Amino acid sequence: MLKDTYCGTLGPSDEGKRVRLAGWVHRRRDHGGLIFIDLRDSSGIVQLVFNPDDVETHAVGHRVRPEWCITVEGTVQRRSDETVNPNLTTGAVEVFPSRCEVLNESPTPPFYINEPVDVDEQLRLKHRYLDLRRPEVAEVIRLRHEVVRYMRNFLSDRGFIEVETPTLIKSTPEGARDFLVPSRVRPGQFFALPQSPQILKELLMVGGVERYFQIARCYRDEDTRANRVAEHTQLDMEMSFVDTEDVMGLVEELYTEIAWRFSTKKLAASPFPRLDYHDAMSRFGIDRPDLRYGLEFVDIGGAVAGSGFQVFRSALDGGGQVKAIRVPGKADTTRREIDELTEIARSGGAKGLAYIGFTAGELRSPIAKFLSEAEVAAIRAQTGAQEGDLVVAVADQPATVATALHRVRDELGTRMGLKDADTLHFAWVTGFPLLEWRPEENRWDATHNPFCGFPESERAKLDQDPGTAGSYQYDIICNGDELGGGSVRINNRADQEKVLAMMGHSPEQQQERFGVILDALEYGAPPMGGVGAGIDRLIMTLVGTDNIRDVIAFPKASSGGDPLMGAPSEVDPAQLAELGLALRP
RNA sequence: GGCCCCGUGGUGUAGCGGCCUAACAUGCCACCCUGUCAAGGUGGAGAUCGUCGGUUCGAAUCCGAUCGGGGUCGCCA
Repeated sequence: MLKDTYCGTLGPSDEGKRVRLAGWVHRRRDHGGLIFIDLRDSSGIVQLVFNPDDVETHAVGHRVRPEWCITVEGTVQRRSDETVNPNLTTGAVEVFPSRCEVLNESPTPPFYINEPVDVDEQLRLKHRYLDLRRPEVAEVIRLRHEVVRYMRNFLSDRGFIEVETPTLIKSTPEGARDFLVPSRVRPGQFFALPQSPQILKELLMVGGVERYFQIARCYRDEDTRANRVAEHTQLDMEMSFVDTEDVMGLVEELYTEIAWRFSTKKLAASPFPRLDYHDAMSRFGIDRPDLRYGLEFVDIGGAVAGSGFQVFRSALDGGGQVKAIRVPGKADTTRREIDELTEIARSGGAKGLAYIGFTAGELRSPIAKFLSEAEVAAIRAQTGAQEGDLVVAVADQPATVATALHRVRDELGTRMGLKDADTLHFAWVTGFPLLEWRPEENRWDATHNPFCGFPESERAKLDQDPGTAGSYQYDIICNGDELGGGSVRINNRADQEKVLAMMGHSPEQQQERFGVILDALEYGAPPMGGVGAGIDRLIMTLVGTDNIRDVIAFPKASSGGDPLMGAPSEVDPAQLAELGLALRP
């Protein structure tokens, strides 16, 4: 080893020690006589002091520049009281080199490594190997490792074994678009990259593994978002002989431990609150509400049922609803802000946003003139609005009300500063419907995945009114994000076929597409359940970033490509020929 | 695929029709400087304003196209 000590580990107890360090020049302060160099390695930073008395070593200290890779040998000394730097973990000591060797020079880097300045993301990604040197980036990557290591140990200690599953698998038409990999051996045929190891882990359960987990890469060929990329990593796990409570309890324990150990944020509640899906939709308009703040929906349909206000009346008459949010202390919201909120409501499909400001003695509202005093009083009573409060409302079909009012609530949460960055509000959402109707395709589809099981109590509903049948699905959410989900699975062929059939798969298609799992379920498949939990999202939540690229060492850009490696790229015609592929002109 | 935003020295920004032969900060280079830690001081180099085309007497500045990037809707079982 060219080094025997890591910079960041040095402290007063090392006083007098002779150490060999190696790392990168973080910053250099040349006083002509004394030269100070902050030396950085993977562990942190320590200050080197070059004294002019040692002419040869001092000359090297004079020559080096930021990001040069150097090694030094020197003595650790305690700093005098006035020169201690409390901002540095090693700030109580410094190293006086008696030897300094340049291992490799560096040009001026294309962006600051020694200052946390916002730089064009593409530039960072193109030089990710330099970006990773930035302490704030490196810290996240190390945290990610620590969290994953904890997951591995936690599960291993509880009898889980990590099993790898293939990444070249069979394409199935369900779900997201598959990434395809052409087969050379069988021209014209393709592998797909897994969207998740769902079927494979069930096969492991049939295979008697009983407790499986994997840090699994998952691929979806869909457009990206700030919190969504083409390849992501999930903690995939599955257990045999469990019910939903067993799985949720275990994940809850794991996530609580992780939150305590790896985040300074406070945990709003553990055990995590349970939220029924329909309840969540009714109160928040979304199945992954941000529970850090209230602003819940109130159904004011009853208060305005006989209203002369045509917008409310026609919505109610048409089977719709009128829902409101009471916004405390916001009666003085400016016209401009109301307009912006209205625009957000419209983006969610609403035709507009009704509002009433309860100011001293009078109502601030363009719709007040359409409402009777009794109706206004009823709205006020139902929403609990006090003097100084604002009430906003959307009237439409339930789905539209949910979407539009959710967006308004989300925006209000941001504007009012209610999204406490130092709180983690985990929760479980349960009670999802098993199936949802796809009008455009005229068929039922799985709400989550086609393997999700259901309680016996729901069986009759599947035949009579499939949309009302509940499931064994559970999602874990935090601060408005879905972090993962799972279920207790269907473990017999008959039920699996029934669900697939309802989704419109003919018996032949079922066998073609899902034959493996259907066959496997015949052979004494155990009751089983598990989760797929997004690791990228979890790390994002822990560090408080909304950019998924911040938590991935070598991420794809928002545009889907890899700016570092230059992928995707064209390939040699000979490679295409071998695969039996031709590009359409 | 639709919509919105961005593209000026190495980096981050300003300039938004003639005052721009492009400004500021930082970085870079040289010199001075023995206790700094975003060190300080003096001096210097460095961009024709993503690309192409148009409008105009005149464009970084207006218009169109295009490329690249970011966000979002669709999409994401």
